[in-house]
Amino acid sequence: MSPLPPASPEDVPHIICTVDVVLLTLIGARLHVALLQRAQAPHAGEWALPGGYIHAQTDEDAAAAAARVLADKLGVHGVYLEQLATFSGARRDPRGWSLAVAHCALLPADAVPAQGPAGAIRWVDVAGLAGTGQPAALPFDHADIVAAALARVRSKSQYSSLPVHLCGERFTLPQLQAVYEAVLGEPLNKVSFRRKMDELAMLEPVPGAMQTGAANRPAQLWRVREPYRQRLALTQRGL
Amino acid sequence: MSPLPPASPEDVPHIICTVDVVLLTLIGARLHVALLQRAQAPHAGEWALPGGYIHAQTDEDAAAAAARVLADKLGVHGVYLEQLATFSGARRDPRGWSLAVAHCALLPADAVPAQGPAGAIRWVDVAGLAGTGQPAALPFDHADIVAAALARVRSKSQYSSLPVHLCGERFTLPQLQAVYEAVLGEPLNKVSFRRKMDELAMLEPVPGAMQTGAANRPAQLWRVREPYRQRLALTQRGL
DNA sequence: CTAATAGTGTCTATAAGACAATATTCC
DNA sequence: GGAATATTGTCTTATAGACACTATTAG
Repeated sequence: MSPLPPASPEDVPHIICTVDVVLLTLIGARLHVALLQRAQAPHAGEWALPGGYIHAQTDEDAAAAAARVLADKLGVHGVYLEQLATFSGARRDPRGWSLAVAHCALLPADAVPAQGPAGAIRWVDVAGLAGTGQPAALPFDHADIVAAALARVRSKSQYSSLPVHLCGERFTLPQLQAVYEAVLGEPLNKVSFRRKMDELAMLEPVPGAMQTGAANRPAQLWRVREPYRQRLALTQRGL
Repeated sequence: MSPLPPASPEDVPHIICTVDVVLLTLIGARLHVALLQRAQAPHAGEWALPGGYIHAQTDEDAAAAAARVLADKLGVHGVYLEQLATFSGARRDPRGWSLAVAHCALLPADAVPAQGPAGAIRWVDVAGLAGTGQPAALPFDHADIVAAALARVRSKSQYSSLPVHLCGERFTLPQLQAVYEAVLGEPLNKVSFRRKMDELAMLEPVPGAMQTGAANRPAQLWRVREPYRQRLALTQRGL
């Protein structure tokens, strides 16, 4: 913090403080991001990441502001949410020097809403969205933010339980493996995957609950053990 | 971003936007963090992380503000600098709702200044500083910020070339291994360490340069290859 | 019975660590 | 030569992946 506070509030050029949320889910084994149509300029009418000003009167902190955006604009509650990075500078927003604390959120695939309190939600496949110079490019630096979220999710999925937050409360191990494979973009060895899930000691079988109905052996249903509902389980050496 | 811009600037409670820097270096094989004595309230006279307001007029972005703080308050230029996380909320600073984009910087051990442009620099061993309720506790939430920096550096050191930024331009492999061991807090296997450094392909021997003078076989001096001066080299499986 | 997928056993390949031999220097 | 540390070779152990076998269901 500076040794010299500003002489008066007018001396301090206004910094626009916002949060942006990259809400990701799996649709058809591919990661999709939630976009909302902007109601106001700049970029009115364009599809962009949900976000909003930080409300210093009511928001406990930036994470609470992001949770409020998720609830108020997307109708999404209680999902996994983590801070991603802060994007700032004079040129990213035409309104002036701005700062966005970007967050990343994961939504179970079986709970994807098409309509939120703030209008329709468009779910866009992240493939070809986070690169540069796309046909359907995102406004502001939102493509960079989505790219950072993707990198974070893929990186953390290599050594943690992060992808369980893309599953519902109960899931089979083949389903969970498919989620990991979708996020990582590569097939995984079944035996190694199960060994790792066993080592993580993060899952417990739901007693007596099996997924049946298909023309094959039923699969055991699993759920996340209580200590790992909020925090992640980590492996030492990946996978 | 919100669909409804504020009716007037006065409607927006002021958010104090700052950057804080956790500048780390190795002193006697232990990580130390640079602290400055605060000249102004709050916490005037206490030793705290160097930081300052973001200058929207002149700072390109938050990273530039952090680099400016490093230069102006510590006299440190050109070191490795990365964004850590953003700490925000109403209660972390008595002046009001504040937001600090924390950064982490690494300084070569052979270039530790004791005096900066803003006065003396105190280098404090991070052991017992980042926990809770220390005798020499840091003001604001700076203990949390230091803890986050430590966690980041230790985590990244497990699978990247990050610690080379704690070394000078030239170093021997035994020196580099000692740096890794100091950061990670555990001894490493010499053969494995050298295999990994070889795989990373990030170092090159300085032709003909050996570290001599000791009563033993001279050690080859190495430097970081050009492509890795700014970005990190990453391993797949750690170490 | 057949097809289909779940779950497991086991062998092989690869990576990490232990140990020790050799290489060079200063004294 | 002797002490000290750098560097390298090689064996052992641990981990990851390939492959195939058994289990269980619907039809």
